[in-house]
Amino acid sequence: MDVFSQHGFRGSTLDQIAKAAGLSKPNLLYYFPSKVAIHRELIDGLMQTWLDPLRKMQADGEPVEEILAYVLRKLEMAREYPRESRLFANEIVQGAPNIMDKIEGELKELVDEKAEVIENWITAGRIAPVDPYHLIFSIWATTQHYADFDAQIRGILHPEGDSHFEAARAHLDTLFRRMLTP
Amino acid sequence: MDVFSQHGFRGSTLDQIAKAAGLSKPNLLYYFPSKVAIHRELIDGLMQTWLDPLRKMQADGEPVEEILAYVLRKLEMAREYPRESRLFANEIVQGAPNIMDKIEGELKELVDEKAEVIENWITAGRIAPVDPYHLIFSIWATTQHYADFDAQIRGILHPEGDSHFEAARAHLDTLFRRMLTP
DNA sequence: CGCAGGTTTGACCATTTGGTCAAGAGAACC
DNA sequence: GGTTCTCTTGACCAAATGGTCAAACCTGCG
Repeated sequence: MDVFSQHGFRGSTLDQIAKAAGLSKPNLLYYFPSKVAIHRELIDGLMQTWLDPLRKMQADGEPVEEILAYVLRKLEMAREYPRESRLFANEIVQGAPNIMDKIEGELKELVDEKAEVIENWITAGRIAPVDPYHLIFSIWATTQHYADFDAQIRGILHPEGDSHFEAARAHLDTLFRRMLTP
Repeated sequence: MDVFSQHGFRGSTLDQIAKAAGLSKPNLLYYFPSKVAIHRELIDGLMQTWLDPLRKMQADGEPVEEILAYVLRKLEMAREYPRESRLFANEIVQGAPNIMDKIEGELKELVDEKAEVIENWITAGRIAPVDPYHLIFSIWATTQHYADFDAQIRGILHPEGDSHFEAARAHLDTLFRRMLTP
């Protein structure tokens, strides 16, 4: 995870991975059949963790709070699992060659479902009208940005550790609360 | 640009680049001394174009409209120059090894300057209070997302060509207008 | 034409890299 | 102790890759 998330698939070598795992290269290939297999395993494990917060957005909750809770959970994930976020980002930026099936399947299904939930909230006048898909994209973009573009953010803010995440939390809370409150 | 933006630095080969440029490999290396030199040249040229829209955000304009114009210009760039955006994204996700100096120099300077402009607008009560840095991060995140995560967005929306950009424009306009209107 | 400049390329090289293999440790069970 | 099964590794291989070089190919000019 360390190696792939930092260098991308092509940029990572088996030697690097083996060293990071404390194994010799042949030993690594004793547990995994190939480099792509290691990568696939990481991505597969990731997909579930990644979609979980969105799954937890319940139609029967208080709409604004449900969505806000999703935003904050996603931000928390960007802080806790930046490597996972970057692994994912690397993959998508390069055209998602290995996970397009998951995107068009599992992910699209879930997003379609939640978009309908949001649509219903709008119809019921419980949140302000928004394009549910683009709302979700905005949530992904703003939260994952803190993991994926970490290098840039640190280069500008020079924060101590993760201290800037509190300001990020407050900012995103305000941003989406204002957007959604009817 | 095609090759580097799609595969990242390590993932691109001189053969690929030469072929895309319609040159033989030795001929390519007749014009550029090395692979890194090609990459550096692309990134250098990019940096200016990239910062330009932010530079154009003028302190003496109407605050909300100035910021909104910046958002839309940035979104327009994501549509017009997705390769450039992805080249940049690839670089930052991997820790910005080649451009950290520019980020901590040129970029930070400009952002600090504009953050102060925004701060002054807030003090004058002309826009709602926000953390100017995180506002800028949100703008970068939401707009570049349409270029960097293009594969994901297309996998979910299946738009015809760039047809989804109009909805994106409307969505981001609403999002930031609500955020900023006092 | 001859020749001097820049331009283009096939062949080549050293290194890196994904992956194999046979042989050697350990552990477990008889 | 011996045997078997799992685990580990040094040595090796073929392909890919960044880069070199000498020779060939223009193109303009006297």
